[in-house]
Amino acid sequence: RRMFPTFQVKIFGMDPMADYMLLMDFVPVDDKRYRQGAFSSLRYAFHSSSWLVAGKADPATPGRVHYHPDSPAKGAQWMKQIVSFDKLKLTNNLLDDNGHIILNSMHRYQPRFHVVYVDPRKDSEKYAEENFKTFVFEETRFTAVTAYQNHRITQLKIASNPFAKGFRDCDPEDWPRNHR
Amino acid sequence: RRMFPTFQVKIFGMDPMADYMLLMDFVPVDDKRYRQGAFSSLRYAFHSSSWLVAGKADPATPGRVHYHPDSPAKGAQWMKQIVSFDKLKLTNNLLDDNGHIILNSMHRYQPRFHVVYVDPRKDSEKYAEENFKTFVFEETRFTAVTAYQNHRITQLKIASNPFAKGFRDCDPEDWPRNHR
DNA sequence: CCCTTTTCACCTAGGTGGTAAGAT
DNA sequence: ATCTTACCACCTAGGTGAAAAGGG
Repeated sequence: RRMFPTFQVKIFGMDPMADYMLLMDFVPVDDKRYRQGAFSSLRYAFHSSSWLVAGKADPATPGRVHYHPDSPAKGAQWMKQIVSFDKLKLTNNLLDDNGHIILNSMHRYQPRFHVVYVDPRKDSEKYAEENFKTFVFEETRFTAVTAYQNHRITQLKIASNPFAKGFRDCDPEDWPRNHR
Repeated sequence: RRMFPTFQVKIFGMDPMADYMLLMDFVPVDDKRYRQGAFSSLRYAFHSSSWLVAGKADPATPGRVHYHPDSPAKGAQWMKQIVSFDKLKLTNNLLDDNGHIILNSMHRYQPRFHVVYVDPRKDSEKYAEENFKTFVFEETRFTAVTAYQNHRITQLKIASNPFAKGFRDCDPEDWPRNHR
């Protein structure tokens, strides 16, 4: 499924006329597996709000990479507006053949954002190192899950994602009629 | 609405590593406006199968151009498979601001297919003439309409376009059960 | 007990011809 | 009479969380 929230980035400083590839990957934050906190609430799902270490991480496959589907494009195009990776999909299926990013559930990950300058020179392979730049935003770290662990995240997404409109118990449009 | 049938083309002879833009436009075939043949059938719509000249053409706006949305792309990419212009949309609205191709209804048009080589040289404007090639297939000429004039075209499209499945009176999948 | 998988109703987004009403 | 417009039910295609079922 698609990652939520979507990774979005505003880009400055590119050469407007040059071509760039934009891509993302995910690296493990640590070598641990996590589980829910110990105090179950009365409700099914949504237990205590803490993560506990549950042991050593599962073995990881060599990480896949997600190219932004607009790649390659000119610097001017990338800088024109916020770049959104909303087509990026995550899966826990190690045998996935849809090219989705494979993650281990209940493990912590750090998204990484990479910019590749498309070097027009014939021997561009030689310059691969200098044509490549990686950006890491530590505030985007997360724990991968197969189901929401926090009711407020569920509600946030129901409120903000148009595809989940069916689960809103109060349509913003209906406020005058529908308030309680 | 989208053009039907879709203009599709198989490309050979490009430089696999070079960038190309693919585009289409439409030029009037003649300076005439047409109307339906004189013998009406019993059915509403679908009159005689001939086109009659109804007078001089309406004035035409400067023709718009439709870039294939994959442009620009490498020659290798374009030659890999049939290129389909299925996103191309036609309208008779002279004030259209969706970038659709504007045509006069009941007028005859010749689709044209253009290939533009993206010249990497700094003074590429100088070579615009030689980096540009136009292909015309006369068998693709057509009369623009606001409604189908021929029942067999309607049926052909209902049979071949997945979005019109609701109008099929016989689903191909149901043949063994559904035959008459 | 905790987590994962599958299925489903319910959305968004957009491409169909039919139909009735409008325009000339 | 002929052509155009606006709207509609009915599709395709795909993104949601809920809920039930499955697994260790």
